[in-house]
Amino acid sequence: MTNKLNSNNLTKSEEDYLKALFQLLIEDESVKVGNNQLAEYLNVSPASANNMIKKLKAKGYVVSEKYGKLDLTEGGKSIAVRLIRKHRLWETFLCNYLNFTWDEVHDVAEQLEHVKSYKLIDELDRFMDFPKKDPHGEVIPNADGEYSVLPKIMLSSLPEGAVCQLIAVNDGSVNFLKYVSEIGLVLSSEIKILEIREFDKSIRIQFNDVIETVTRKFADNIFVKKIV
Amino acid sequence: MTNKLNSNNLTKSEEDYLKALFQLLIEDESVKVGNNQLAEYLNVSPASANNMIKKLKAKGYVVSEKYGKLDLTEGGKSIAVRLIRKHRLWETFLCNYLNFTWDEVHDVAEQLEHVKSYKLIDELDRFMDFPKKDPHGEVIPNADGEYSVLPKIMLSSLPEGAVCQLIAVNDGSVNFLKYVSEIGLVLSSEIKILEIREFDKSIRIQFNDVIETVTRKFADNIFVKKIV
DNA sequence: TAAAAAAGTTAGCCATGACTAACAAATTAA
DNA sequence: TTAATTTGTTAGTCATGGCTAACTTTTTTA
Repeated sequence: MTNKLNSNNLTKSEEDYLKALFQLLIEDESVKVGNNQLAEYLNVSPASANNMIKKLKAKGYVVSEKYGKLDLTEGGKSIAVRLIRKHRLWETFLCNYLNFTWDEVHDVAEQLEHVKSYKLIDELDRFMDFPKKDPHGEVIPNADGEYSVLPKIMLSSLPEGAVCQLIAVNDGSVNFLKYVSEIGLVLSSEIKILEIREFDKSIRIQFNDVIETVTRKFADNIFVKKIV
Repeated sequence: MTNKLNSNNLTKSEEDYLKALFQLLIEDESVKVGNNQLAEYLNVSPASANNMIKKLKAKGYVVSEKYGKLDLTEGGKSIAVRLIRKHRLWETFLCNYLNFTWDEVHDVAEQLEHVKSYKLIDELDRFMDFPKKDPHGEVIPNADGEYSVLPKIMLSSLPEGAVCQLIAVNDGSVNFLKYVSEIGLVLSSEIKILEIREFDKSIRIQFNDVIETVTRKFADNIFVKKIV
C-alpha cells in the first residue's frame, strides 16, 4: 500500500547515518572522516557504526576501503540533502508558525524529517512561500536538492575592531542555542569585536548596546558576514 | 536528552496496537474484541498480536483474561485518544493548508501521529484555531482527551424518501475515499434516498443534482444526519 | 453431546540495530 | 624503527517485533 513515490525504503537509522556522514564530510572536505568519528557523532559504538556502514555500502550509498576513509555516493548525498531539506523546512515551520524557540525545534524536527512523503514536504515549502533559510540562518536545499553553501566565517576568526553581522549559528547543541537566545543575539544582529584577550582567547563583543564576554568555543559556533 | 514531557516511552508498534484496539472497541461496545480480530485489523499474525498484547498487559495498558476478550485500561484509552487527536489534527492540517485530498491524508497522518511532542500538537491545534472536526467529519478530541461521540447513522439505515446530510465518512480505506470524492460527495452534501432495490440492496441516491447508484457496502461507510 | 471449526497460545525462528569484548591494522611518538 | 596509541573490524549477545508451525481452549454445529 505504501506509495513508492513517497518512500526511499530506508529505515530511520539508515537515514540518520547518511545524514550524519554528510554533515561530517562537509564540515571539512579535506579531512578524513572515519568510522569511529561517525560513531561518536551519532552516540553509538564503533561496532554499530561499522555494521551500518557495511550495509550502506552494500546498498550503494557509501564507499570506503577497508580501514580507509568514508565517503558518500551521489545517491547517498542526495538522500542526505533531502533529509537536511526536510529538517530545515520543519524547523522553519515550527519557529515561524508554531511558536517554537531556537532551542526547542531540533528534537522535533529530527523526528519530522523521517516522515516519508514528497508531497508533504513540497507543499510545506509552498505553504511557507519557499523560504531560503531556516531559523538558524542555514540555507534550505530546494526540491531538486540544490543549495548554496554559505561561506562560514566564524566569529572567532575576526580581529579586534571588526564589525560583522550574525548570519547563522551552529544548531547542534540545545544548550548553546539557549545561551545565544538568552544573551539576546538573533539573526542579523550586528556584532563588534571590542577585544580579544590573549590569556584565554575570550572575546568582548558588543551588539544592540549590550556588551558581553564570550569564550572562544562560543565564538566558534557563531557564523558571521564581515562588514568592517 | 529526550524530554519526559514530550514522550510516553511507547514504541510506534505499541502505539499502533493501542489505537487499533481502541478503534475496535468503540465500533461496537457490546461485542467482544479478540486477539485474532486485532491481528487481522493490523495485518499481522495472531502470534504477533498475542505477543504484543502480553507486553501491553504487563505495562498496564490492556486487560484481559486468558482466552478472554481484550479491553483497555484508562491509561491505555488515554494514549489511544491522544493518538487519534494527533491523527485528526494532522489530517486537518494536510487538507486545509497543504492541499491534500481526502484519500491522500491517511498514510501521512499515520506517520505524523507518532511524532512525540506535546507542544507540537497543541500549537498545531492553536494555529488552526482549535478545529472541532477533521476533514472526514470526525470529532477531534481536545488537549485533555475529551471528545464527543457522533451519533453515527449509516446512510444504509435510512428508508426510501429520506433526506439527510453527509456528516462523516469512514476513513479506513483509500479506495473508498477516492470513490466518494470522484462521484462528487463532500461533507454537508444533502442526500436524498430515491430507491432501495430489494434485489441487491443497492441504493439510488441524489445529491447536488447528481443521481448515482451505490452499493449497500458503500452506504455502510457514509454517516449522515437525518433531515426528513 | 461429540466432532468440527474457530480462536487463542506457545515455541522457535528471522531481521534490525543496538551492545561488549577481543583482535587487527594504521598511525603517532619515543 | 619499534612501541604505544588510536582506529577499524569481527564475533557473539540482546531486545524488539515480525513470522510459521504446532498445540490448546473455547465455541459452534451437526
